[in-house]
Amino acid sequence: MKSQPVDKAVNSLNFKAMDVAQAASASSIVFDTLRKAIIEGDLPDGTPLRQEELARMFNTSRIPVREAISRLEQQGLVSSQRYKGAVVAGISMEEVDEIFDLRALLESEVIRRAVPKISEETISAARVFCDQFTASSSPSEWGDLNRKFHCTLYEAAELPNHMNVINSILDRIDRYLRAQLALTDGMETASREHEQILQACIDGDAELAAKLTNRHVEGAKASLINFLQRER
Amino acid sequence: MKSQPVDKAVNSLNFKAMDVAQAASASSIVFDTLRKAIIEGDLPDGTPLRQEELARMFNTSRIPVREAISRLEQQGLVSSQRYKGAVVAGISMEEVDEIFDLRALLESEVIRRAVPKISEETISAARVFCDQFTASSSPSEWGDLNRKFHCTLYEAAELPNHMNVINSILDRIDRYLRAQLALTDGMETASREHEQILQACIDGDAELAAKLTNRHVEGAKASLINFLQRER
DNA sequence: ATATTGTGTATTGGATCCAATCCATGCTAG
DNA sequence: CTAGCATGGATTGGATCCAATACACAATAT
Repeated sequence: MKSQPVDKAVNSLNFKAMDVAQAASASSIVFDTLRKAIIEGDLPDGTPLRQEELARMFNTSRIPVREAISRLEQQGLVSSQRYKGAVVAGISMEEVDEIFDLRALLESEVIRRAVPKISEETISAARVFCDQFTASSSPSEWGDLNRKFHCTLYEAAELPNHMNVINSILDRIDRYLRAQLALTDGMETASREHEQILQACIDGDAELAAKLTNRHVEGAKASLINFLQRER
Repeated sequence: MKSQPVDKAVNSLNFKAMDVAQAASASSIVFDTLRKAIIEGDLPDGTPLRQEELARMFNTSRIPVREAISRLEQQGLVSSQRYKGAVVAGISMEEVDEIFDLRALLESEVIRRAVPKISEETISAARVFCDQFTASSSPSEWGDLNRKFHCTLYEAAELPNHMNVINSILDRIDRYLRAQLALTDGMETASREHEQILQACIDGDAELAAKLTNRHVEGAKASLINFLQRER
């Protein structure tokens, strides 16, 4: 009877960190962390994800780890076989080819529908990411900034389901995109094309923005496939 | 030492059912069954999915049930809140609008790329589904046959990742598509349009097939939205 | 009477334990 | 020496148990 109010008082003190959002579940933390690690290439293709090992890392039991792996598999980021475990899913040349086409199709359509709705704030936000991208000399940032630039513009279309699909497929190829940007002229051409796309958005030319985005993606695909073929 | 060969012999006898594929895991069975039930509308929007109840139904513990629900949520078929449970996810009017646009975009592109690669076998398989669809008087079959007809043609494009996306979004709206087909002239117009699409495929006219598919989907959207608006 | 607070129950999230399966290693038979 | 098989450790899948949370309902105070 007496100790309870004290607990409440204590709880009400550290509200800054928690705000309204309750603490994330263990499985979500594992999911988010692994997803990020895979996207950024910290876990190369084929890396086995052992449940007990991960459970130790996150100080949990294997249950949340399994749920996280299950979700990652549903998203195509890992592939797992019954009783044999899960590995980070790689991607074949044919899949790169197909997925970049899918990107080109979706992203050009989304930017087309975004342009008429783009606000000043969106433009300036995209401008910031665009400049940061061009200026950054840290390859580890390129992937993030590139994605933020594009997605900032896309968000204006207010098509959350399109974005879910785009984000899902971006997750699967982000590692390769990063590699492509690191190529000799990857950054350079990307920067130039971003500038053109942004200008088309400012001019309100939806068709041009769509066409440029399409070329941007298809160009990245060609460059990446070229790179991958020489690699092997 | 003696009994082992007997076991092996017994195992080698019932290979017909198992073939190479090992028995599905419990969580996969729960996932597939719930997915089907949601798609077909057996579990209406908002139906709560209680873990213990489902566990009893499937004669398992709650663990596989939770994994299944987690995967369903990842796919957007259920929405769950921490400590509050999961419910079958409904869909708003705006989402119907957006998702049908997404379908139109993807399906018209896929059929465009499928047409040049469509074989005689594909045509005859699609023919069968098309006729069965037109002839069927059982509303419960319409959804399946409609989807099989379209997907049979799409498969010829050999774009598995495009198909994954298409199937994923079809899963989310299948219930509503079934409702739309059941409308006064839903079946009739769908049948007629299927016939036209199939003919365009036979003629090898990719652009026409794409345009017809686009109209087919957008028409279904208009009809469905009209229906939903009167409903409420 | 109403708002608030405490309490009990239902339900989910996670930990621990057990069963099923795979795989590598070593043994045996030919 | 090699092919095949048995066996044990490693790893995953599932069951059971415990903790944390939400919600309904009752009790109380103003």
